[in-house]
Amino acid sequence: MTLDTLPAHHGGAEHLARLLARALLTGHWQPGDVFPKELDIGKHFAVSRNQVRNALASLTAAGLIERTAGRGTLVREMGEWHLLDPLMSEWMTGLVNLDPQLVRAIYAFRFSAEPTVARLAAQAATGDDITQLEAAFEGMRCSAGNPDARAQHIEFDVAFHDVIYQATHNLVWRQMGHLLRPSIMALVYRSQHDIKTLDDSLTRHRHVLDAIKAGDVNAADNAAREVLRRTAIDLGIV
Amino acid sequence: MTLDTLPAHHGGAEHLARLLARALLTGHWQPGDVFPKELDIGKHFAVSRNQVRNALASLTAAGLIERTAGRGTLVREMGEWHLLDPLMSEWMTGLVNLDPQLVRAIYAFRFSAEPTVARLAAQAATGDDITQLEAAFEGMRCSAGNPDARAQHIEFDVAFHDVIYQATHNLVWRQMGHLLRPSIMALVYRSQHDIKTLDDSLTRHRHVLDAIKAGDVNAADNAAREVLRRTAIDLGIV
DNA sequence: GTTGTTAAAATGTCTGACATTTAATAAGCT
DNA sequence: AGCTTATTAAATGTCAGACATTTTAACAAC
Repeated sequence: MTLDTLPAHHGGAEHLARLLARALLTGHWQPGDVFPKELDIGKHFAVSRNQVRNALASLTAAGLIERTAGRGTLVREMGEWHLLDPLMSEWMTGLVNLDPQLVRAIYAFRFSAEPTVARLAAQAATGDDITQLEAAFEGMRCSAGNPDARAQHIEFDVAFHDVIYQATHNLVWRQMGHLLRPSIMALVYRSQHDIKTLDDSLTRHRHVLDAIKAGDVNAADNAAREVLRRTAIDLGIV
Repeated sequence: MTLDTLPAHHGGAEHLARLLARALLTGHWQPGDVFPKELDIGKHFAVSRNQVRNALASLTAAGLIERTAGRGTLVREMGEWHLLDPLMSEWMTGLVNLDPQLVRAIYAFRFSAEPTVARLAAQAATGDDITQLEAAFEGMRCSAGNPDARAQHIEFDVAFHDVIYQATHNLVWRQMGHLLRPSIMALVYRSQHDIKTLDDSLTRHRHVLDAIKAGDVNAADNAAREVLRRTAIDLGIV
């Protein structure tokens, strides 16, 4: 694959990294392929070699590519990607063409992990956590069904789940909240939104909120499962 | 804190990054402190500014520091660290002075997550996974109690748990196997190893192996809990 | 045909100069 | 005095060019 199909580029090395990363994430290159060389990239986007090297350094850190002196740059396979790197989440957000295998993997992870996360949150949530959770829920409720507020609704949805991860007050679990945004956006892009399913989804979210508020770990576990079951239906993963 | 207390440095930017990272991980600087400036670091370790910048770029990517033009380099707090970055795991392995709060956080994560991981492994493990798991267990058994084979024993222990993460065949869970090495090494350094506890630990590991082999998800869940309970005792977290 | 040498091509490194951003300082006005 | 505005200093960011190193491939010699 060549560079010609990629969109134009205005701005620094970060922007270039994002551009190239998103191309990799959507499968513009196959694992094992040789990636374009520094000078070609620099020529194509009219940027200095420095910028290219900085961008490629980010991609390397994220496990997307592998560089060796003399040989060149190779594209790594999906299993090597550092999915939990915050940069990856940033690059993935808003990608409609995200590999379905990846979307399913992230969902499978959430499905297995979030009941436990909800349990921990029910044990450890502070008053402040509850307040944030309620605010996020209220935001979801108000923006539900309004086509003009879809972006807002997504953000409140992400915030709701992220607060739960944060409420575990565990340094490791907290890192994983990053996966939520790309995952939830992928969901929204792939599912239809009639009033009935939205209302059902809201109800299930409220059950999670109530359980965490009550400190009922078993109820939180179950309620989180119900939310994800709803999600699975919407995604067509059954 | 100054650079003077740090060990000497031979080799490339990666080595320098590791050196500085380990200093940060063991609390040589407090969050919010200003980190030494590029030129000072370069002068102190007799390396080019390039090497310093590359090293600091790694630390930035890992969330350990934060750099802004004009202001300088600031040390970030533990909550901002990217604990799931593979580089972090590499930097943490073998650190005896690792912050106890961090060790406890990682352990608490494992305690909440690994039963679920074991469940998934019991569902998804292939014949090859089982073979690897048995090999790791056999390695643990043979090297148990032999003071000359302590390093080996650690590696087999890490491998045992890592295989379980791998056996979930989930791209996200697989990433988290990286946390095991630093976590297990921290455990070994902090606990005493009489024959009795070692034997008990081995037995509990075998129960996990058997449950996964049998595809019994509930047994795997319980057995994983038992292994971690043993670990908790050894760590003094009760 | 195998082996050793050479040449090309890619990434990695060094250096010095310059740009940009930020914070502190000093000047100048009301 | 107090506030605003230039100036300066110091740090990181960027650039350009030369050079080093590593790998692959071509080619020659035996």
